[in-house]
Formats: sequence, C-alpha cells, structure tokens
Amino acid sequence: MRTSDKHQKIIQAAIKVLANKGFFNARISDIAKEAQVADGTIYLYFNNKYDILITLFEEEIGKIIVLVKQLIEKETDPKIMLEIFALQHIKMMEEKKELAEVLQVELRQSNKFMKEYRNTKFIEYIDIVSHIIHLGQEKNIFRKDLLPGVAKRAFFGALDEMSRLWILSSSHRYTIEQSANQIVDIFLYGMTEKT
Amino acid sequence: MRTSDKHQKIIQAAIKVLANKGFFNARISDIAKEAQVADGTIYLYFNNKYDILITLFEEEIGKIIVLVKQLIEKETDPKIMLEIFALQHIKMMEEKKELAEVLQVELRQSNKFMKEYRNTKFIEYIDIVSHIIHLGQEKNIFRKDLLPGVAKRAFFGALDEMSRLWILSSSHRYTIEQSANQIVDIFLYGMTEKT
DNA sequence: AAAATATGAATGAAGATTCATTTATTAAAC
DNA sequence: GTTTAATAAATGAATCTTCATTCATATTTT
Repeated sequence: MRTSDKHQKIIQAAIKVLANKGFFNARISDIAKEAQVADGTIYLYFNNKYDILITLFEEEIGKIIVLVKQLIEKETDPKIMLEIFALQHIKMMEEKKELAEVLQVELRQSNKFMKEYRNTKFIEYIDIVSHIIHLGQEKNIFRKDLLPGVAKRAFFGALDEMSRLWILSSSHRYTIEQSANQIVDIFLYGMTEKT
Repeated sequence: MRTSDKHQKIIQAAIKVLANKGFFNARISDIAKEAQVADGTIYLYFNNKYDILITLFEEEIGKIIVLVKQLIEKETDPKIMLEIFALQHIKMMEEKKELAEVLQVELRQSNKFMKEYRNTKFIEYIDIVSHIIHLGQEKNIFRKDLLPGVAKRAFFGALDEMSRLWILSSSHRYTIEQSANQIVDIFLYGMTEKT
C-alpha cells in the first residue's frame, strides 16, 4: 500500500532542494535526506535524476492548469479572464514560492540539457492566454490586428518577469494584487495618456 | 604582447560552448578546445569556471548597454525610445544568437549558484526602460498612474519572452520587426478595441 | 514464509584544477 | 648582429574530489 506515498514525498522534497540549490548543485542524497528516505529508495520511484525533474514539471504544472481553467471557465468576459489568469499566476508565486523558483529557473534550461524533452504541459499553460485573446477578438473586445502568438507571449512574459522579481528580491514595493492589476491594465489600455 | 588576445578568444569560445551545452554540462576542456588553447591556459586568464561566466556577462552586457544608450540618446520622444529599445533587444537575438542563449538561460540561474553575485550590469540594462518611462510621464505622454517598477519589468519581460521563443524554436511565423512593433504597440495603446 | 519495500555502503566515471615541464619572447652581453 | 640568459606564456597529463547509480542485505507487509 501507499500509506506514506513516497512518490509524493520525494517530489515535494525535490522542490524544496532544487529551489535552494538548483538542479546541478543538488545531490540525490540531499533530496533523499529531505524526503527522509534512503538514497536508493529514490531509484525505486524514479529512473534517474532528470526523471525527478521532468515528473515534477508535468505533475505540478498539471495541477496549476486544472485550477486556472476551472476559475476561467466560469467567466465570459475575456478582460476578466485575463485578470484572473494574471492574479492567479502571480499569486502562485507566494503560495508555492519554492515550486515557482524551480519552474522559473530549471524550466528555462531544461531545453538545453534534455534535448528530447518537449514541455507540452508548459505550452498548454501558455495557450490558455492565447485562447482568451482569441475569444476577445471574436467578441470584438480585443483588436483584430493582434497577433495572438505574439500577444500571448508578451502577456505571459510580463507576468513572468514580474514574478521573477518577486521571487528573487526580498523587499517588495507593491503588493501582488497591485502588480497583477497594473500589468493587466497596461495590456488592456496601454501606457499612453488619454488626452 | 597580446597579438592573439587569448582572453577574448576564450570568452568567445565560452559563448559558443555554453550556448550549446549550458554551464554545468560544458567542460573546461570543451571551451579550451573551441578556443584552440590548452586546458591550463584558461586558468592563466580566469580564476575558475564561474569567473568565465561572470566576466562574459559583464563584458557582453556592457557592450550592449553602450550601444543601446547611444541609439536612444539621439531621441526625445519616449515612444520612439521604447521602439528603439524593443527593436534593438530583439534584433540582438539574431545577430548574437549564441550570446542571447547564454544570457537567457544562464543569467536566470546565476543567482542560484553564485549567491554573492549581484548582476549590476543587467539591472543597469533594464533600468534604461524605467528611465524612458519616467521621461514619458514627465512629458505627459505616459499615464501618471504607471508604477515604473512594474511597467519596466512588464515591458522587458514581454520582449524577453518573445526572444526566448525566437531562440528556441526554429520556425518563425512573424519577423523580428513585426514582433517588436506589436509589443510596443500593445504597451502604448493596449489590446482593447477602440469603439 | 514469500513477496514487496527499503536501506546505505561500495563502485566507478567524470571533470575541475594543479603543476612540472616545454616553448616562446625579451633583454643583456659580447 | 649573434649568442646567451632570464622571464613570461602555454601545455596537458596526473591528481583528487564529488556524486549518480547499483546491489547485496535487511526490514516490513501480505
């Protein structure tokens, strides 16, 4: 039976350790120790060190996608949808600070050292934004000349960079809500002064 | 004498190797080979592996800053300044694809494995944007309610995420100019349809 | 008492760094 | 201007440490 659920225990330990040390500086024995498990036990649940990271990506991003989609499905106004996505994305940073750190740093370089791995879950997450933009265009709320491929990246990138700042610096001038609102506001109405 | 300038040769070799393998998978001997230099020679010019990376950051970002500042100084309209910054940033990606890859990936994780290193050059680069935004506010061209700390990150993040896509994927739907223009346009005027 | 889980010491490969030696460059002496 | 000595630059094989992974053994569960 899986009363102790080692799989989950190891994943959670890995998040903690990887957030602090990064993938290459983290030792398997660090993760084992954090999970209160023997080094060898890890290899009963994962094929190798990479496999821990990949599984972590898939499972944790998967959870986030489910949550965000649920929240958005209830809405019909694409503007509000964007707001929800933004707030949810940045909120995640403080609720799951360590996971966020891992995703920010390791996801970026995973392409580099795991050539074959295509992170479809991550793409699925970003595509939530492009669906919202599409919807907004159909409803005549968003400009028709938006290139959804560019707009989704720009929006996601803005949020993500804001999150990075949030994670990496200790002092915060603005609240998470302020930041998220400001970004959505800029994307909806632009930075130009109405005259 | 420095007719062959090993320092420069090693940096350029490092860019190439790190772009392909990433910092942790790159061996010193790989860099040495690429630079056509003995392994030991590298240690006559750099203290250790980290030192190569840090020096690379400082020197190469430094060059970019000088260039961008030159281009912007000639302008007075903050809108145009933003355009120049955007175009220049994304252009860099194709002109120095390998450098861009290193910056995208390694800069992100450098905080993780070099706790003491504060990348002031990088901050200086991003601050170019916040200066532009400030200027725009003073001139009553940009909204006064913009939080420059958030807006600069959002703008930079949007560009950077776009660049990442450009670097990592091989097929490109839009040109660099299209992408840069679209992003600036969104930031200036928003995504909402004028009705 | 099988079968399934878990352990952690031992193995072996990898690769950053060192340093004794070689080669190239500059200066000095004649 | 040629030979010799001193200094600087470069080499790359050897060293030494650091883990990921394995597996013979032990423990727990059924």
